[in-house]
Amino acid sequence: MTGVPATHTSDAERSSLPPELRVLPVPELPEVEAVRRQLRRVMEGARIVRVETRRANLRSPFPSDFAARLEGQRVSALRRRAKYLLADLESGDTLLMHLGMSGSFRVVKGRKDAVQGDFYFERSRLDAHDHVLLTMSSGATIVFNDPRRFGQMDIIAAGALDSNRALSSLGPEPLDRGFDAMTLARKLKGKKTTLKAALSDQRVVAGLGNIYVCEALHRARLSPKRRASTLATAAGEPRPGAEALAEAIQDVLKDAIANKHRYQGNDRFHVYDHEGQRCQRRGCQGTIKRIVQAGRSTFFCPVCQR
DNA sequence: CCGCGGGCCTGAGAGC
DNA sequence: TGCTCTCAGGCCCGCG
Repeated sequence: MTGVPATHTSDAERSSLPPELRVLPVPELPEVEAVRRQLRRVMEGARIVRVETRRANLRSPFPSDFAARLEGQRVSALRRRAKYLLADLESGDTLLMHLGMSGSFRVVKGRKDAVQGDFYFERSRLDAHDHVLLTMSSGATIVFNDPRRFGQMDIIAAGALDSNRALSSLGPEPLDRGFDAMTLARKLKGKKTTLKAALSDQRVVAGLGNIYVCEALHRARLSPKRRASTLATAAGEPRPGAEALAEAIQDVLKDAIANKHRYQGNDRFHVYDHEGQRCQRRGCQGTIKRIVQAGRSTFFCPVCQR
């Protein structure tokens, strides 16, 4: 949440920053979950007192009544679904937020104006990519920064959550109880595409992105080029490999969430961005390869991933 | 319905 | 040094 965009931080500066200020990778489920846990301390139970959008759109335009529907509302809960953050409001509306590729939040503490009694903060601390400001009743201002503007903010009316296009097509949450080999195998049934493409599809499993798909497949020792349906159900049972993959997905995500407070450079990943390096699996002599699938980089070990 | 490829967007890094 | 080009990948849309 306190992530400083890479684009505003030189390597020299970055290495001297405290861990919590270092650059987040592209936000996938673990990063969004980490943001949620931080942000909810400032949002839940607090009222949004003032909203400022500093441009007309991110990936899509803000609703015309964006500020009006947020101001005065108390946030009852901050939830996560896949890579979306959902702030439930007392009005029944839900504020939907997505970090896209380069989005981050930071919290700026306000100071009380002696004369007006209002909270304020130094506007000179804003930069060109600070697009949305949410000032809370505590006096803290939540600043959304997003250089590439692939992020999203929208308001969903009470009762419209289930029919929302983006949300309704999402597949199972991999960290929910009930996500297992059967769940995964059913979703892979009939998929002629590769495991890499299938796992990147938010309708199959929600929340994985390019990095954790690569990591999960490596952990499960499965080739990204393998046909997805080879792990589907047969005779009502998941095929071999589905168990390993379901577990690997959960383990990779849980590890990432648990280690979010630390930054270990490339070592936090075993294959992603490791092209040409030795496979880290114990006893494996393979070398990590990079290939392109569906226009995206895939990293894997051709020796231990089958 | 499915899968693929292109587009959006900016900054980092490569190459000349 | 400074310019131009390519690449990165979230999600969406249109095409076949």
